[in-house]
Amino acid sequence: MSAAASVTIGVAARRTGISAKMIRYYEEIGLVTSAQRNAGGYRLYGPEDLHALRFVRRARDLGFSVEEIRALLALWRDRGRASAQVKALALGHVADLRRRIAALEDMARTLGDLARHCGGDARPDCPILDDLAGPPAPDDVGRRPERKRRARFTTHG
Amino acid sequence: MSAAASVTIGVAARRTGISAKMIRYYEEIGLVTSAQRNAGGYRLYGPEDLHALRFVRRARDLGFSVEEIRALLALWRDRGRASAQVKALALGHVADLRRRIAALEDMARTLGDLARHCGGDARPDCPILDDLAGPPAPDDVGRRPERKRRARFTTHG
DNA sequence: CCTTGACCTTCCCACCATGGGAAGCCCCAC
DNA sequence: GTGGGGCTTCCCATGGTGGGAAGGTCAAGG
Repeated sequence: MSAAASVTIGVAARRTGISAKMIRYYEEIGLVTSAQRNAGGYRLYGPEDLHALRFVRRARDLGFSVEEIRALLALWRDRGRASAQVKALALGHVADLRRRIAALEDMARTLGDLARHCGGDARPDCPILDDLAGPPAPDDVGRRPERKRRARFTTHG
Repeated sequence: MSAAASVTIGVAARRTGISAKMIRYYEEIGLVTSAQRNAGGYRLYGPEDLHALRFVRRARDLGFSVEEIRALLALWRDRGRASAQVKALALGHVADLRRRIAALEDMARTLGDLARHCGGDARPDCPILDDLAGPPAPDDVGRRPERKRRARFTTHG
């Protein structure tokens, strides 16, 4: 075995692309196993640890949440897992991504449309603001006649 | 003036679709002007306030950050603004949305591809995990011969 | 008039994932 | 043995949002 070479957290950070801060955080929340320590209290990372950290890094790049990664790591370590479980998790995440994409696209489309109708010149007229402002005051701006409107808590006077 | 009808925060929340919590928060961070108070300390919202809150609500629906909304509100209130300013802000935000969409789509596509190649059955083989794990340990897992590798801070032993 | 119950107030805590920074210790090279 | 870079822990902040406790207010009904 020869207890393969270990590196400190800074080196591990550089090698995995995860900041030292985040490595400590992941340890704290139990996402990765606690690193061994040398006599001086420094964390030491062996190849296996780095491998796991890279796994985490890649999973985060794919947008998985920490909790999802926790599950993925468990499946990874479970040599007997059914690939169906992994696939289900992945597809669930894809569905989530698609939902978020759709939401963002709605926004982008709407806003793009509004912008397209906006002069974008020195004049103040702007359909974007008009849209944000909505219908011209559904309340009683534009003072409707006498219709005594009774609202609770009218102010001083 | 007849000091148009004012409502309490709960009513304002229902009418604008912003929770009372958030209305207080927006006031605290100065996004909206501080509400007036009645003798008992209750916040009171008039039509103008509700209008502004709805504006904020709509802007948030379109994905604008609080800071962007702050700018939009300023432009809204500035009767002499140039629509170009509004348009620039909006287009900047659209660009941001597009960037985020692209990032999410990368993830979704990659993950979808991986999932497509995954059996999704009872067997453990899984390209998804394989991808996450990356190339089989760029370090010395799979023990290369003698190549004495010197790493600082080798562990106890 | 007093109670009841809905509503409001402030204050603190939590989330998620990340970064910043301070105070102090460790390690190695010179 | 000293300097300097790396490490440790601890606290704080971000952005928006929600939860909840402790206590005050308000209107209505008996």
